[in-house]
Amino acid sequence: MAIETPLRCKQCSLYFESDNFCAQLSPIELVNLNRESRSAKLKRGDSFSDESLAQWPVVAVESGVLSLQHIMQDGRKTIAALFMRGDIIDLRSISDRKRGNLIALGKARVCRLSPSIFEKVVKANPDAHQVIWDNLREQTFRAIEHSVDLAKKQALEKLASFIFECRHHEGANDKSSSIVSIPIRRLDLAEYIGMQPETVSRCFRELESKGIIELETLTTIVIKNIPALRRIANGDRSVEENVKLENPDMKIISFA
Amino acid sequence: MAIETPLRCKQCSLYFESDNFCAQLSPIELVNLNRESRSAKLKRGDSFSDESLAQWPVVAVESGVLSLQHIMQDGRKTIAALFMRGDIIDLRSISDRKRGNLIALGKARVCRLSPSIFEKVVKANPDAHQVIWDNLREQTFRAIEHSVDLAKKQALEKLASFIFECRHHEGANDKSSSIVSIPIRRLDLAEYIGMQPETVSRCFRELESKGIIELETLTTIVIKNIPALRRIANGDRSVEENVKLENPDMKIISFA
DNA sequence: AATGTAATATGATCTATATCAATCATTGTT
DNA sequence: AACAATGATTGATATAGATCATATTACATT
Repeated sequence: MAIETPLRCKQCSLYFESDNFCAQLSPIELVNLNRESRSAKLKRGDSFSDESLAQWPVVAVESGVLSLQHIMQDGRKTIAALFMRGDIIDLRSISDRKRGNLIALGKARVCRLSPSIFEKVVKANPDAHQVIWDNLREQTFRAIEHSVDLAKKQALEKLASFIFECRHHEGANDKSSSIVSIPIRRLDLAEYIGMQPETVSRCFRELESKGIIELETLTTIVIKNIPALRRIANGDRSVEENVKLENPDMKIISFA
Repeated sequence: MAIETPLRCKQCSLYFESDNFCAQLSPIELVNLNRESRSAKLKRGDSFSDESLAQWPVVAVESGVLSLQHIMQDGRKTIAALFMRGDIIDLRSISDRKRGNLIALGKARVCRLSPSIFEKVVKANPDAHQVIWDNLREQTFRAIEHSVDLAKKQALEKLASFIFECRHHEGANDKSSSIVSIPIRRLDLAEYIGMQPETVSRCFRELESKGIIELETLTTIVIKNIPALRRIANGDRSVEENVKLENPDMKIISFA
């Protein structure tokens, strides 16, 4: 009798997209992994308890955005990392040093993978190994690049950089795509790029007033001038002046 | 005829410390990897050319400190990550998006590993695989924790946090060790924690004036009050006041 | 040891962004 | 659909840390 791919996996986007982990697995591997795993629907604010993470330290993100949050002793909160579809969060054996709370920033679907079966599959399946390895390195360099944004960039530059990060996450391929959706709330965005929500708001306004972006809705923006936004994100301070000259935001007052 | 561990490896600390990658390898594996690899001595400022990294994208750090630097278009420089002994820097196939320059911050020894042999060994040797996987995850979480420091912490808190990072790197085990060596220059330190060298200097003085640390030399400090430094690093703002009260920095002026 | 150069420290200002205060908009709930 | 409740915006002010200027110290080279 032929081994059937589990129904749950058949319905999961991680199985369909060829560059994801689960798409590399054979039906037998999927059956084994699926049997010992737990999928879950999360809503904003849902967090994984320490006990849950001790038992299920490997989490695959199917959809939505998860975050790793840090709360300082006087209440300041930071979102240290974002995880999106395709990311495999591997929190094994790092519980010793407390590394933060894993919290959903909106509706999300995840699959908590059995660590032992996961490990077995990774060792046996070279393609799966490759995918998981690349994903972890991607996470590393994403974190390092985020550090660059946080270290020396100004508010406007950080926001520009974040917009490209969002753009990269979704369309990924489509070079000319200028519609970007911001998948998280302003407050979370502020906590991620290390500024205050008020400043985030002001920076959105500033980019808009310079004609570089347009705010369609709270979560959807259109980039009107990709090169200019890119230059700001890369920290070319001269641009800001130039753009201002190109688009002087003076209004013609009607005469009596 | 028995296979001899290569001389070069016998003299390398990565081979002696049991938790390092090379210590997991069999003599045969070492011979193969060693034959196709290149070790190098670096001095401060030495950087890996793009061509070098294209051919040798896997670098093992034997001693010293390497950095991943980002230069913005207007000249602002950021040190995005630090790598120290035992770290394996894997820059394979990420040359597409430019990820920064790998530069030594002082005298350092590295071993550039042949990517193909490295890959072969990792797949064949489970112990080596475990070590390299743990190291990569360690790098990821180090970067994420660094983001926490950069995002919301104040100057003094960032410096305190960095001191613990240094302490963790060297002694690692010795809980009570209060002597910490700062392995990089003030300027590099400033670029790593995202502040100006002047501010770094002022913060060292402030910690000293509060009696929390003592500056032995430029590169050696003694922590006089570990819990207080820890609380500052964790962002407990109330501490700063308390310490001030406990150690009023007034000097008794000698009377005539 | 002497000398020149680079790194660090200190003091005086300035500015970007945090903070505070008050509306305005959006979302979820009954 | 109406109502809270939560989130986002806007304006006024305060401040931590950047920047600029200068002095001091450490380090390398002869």
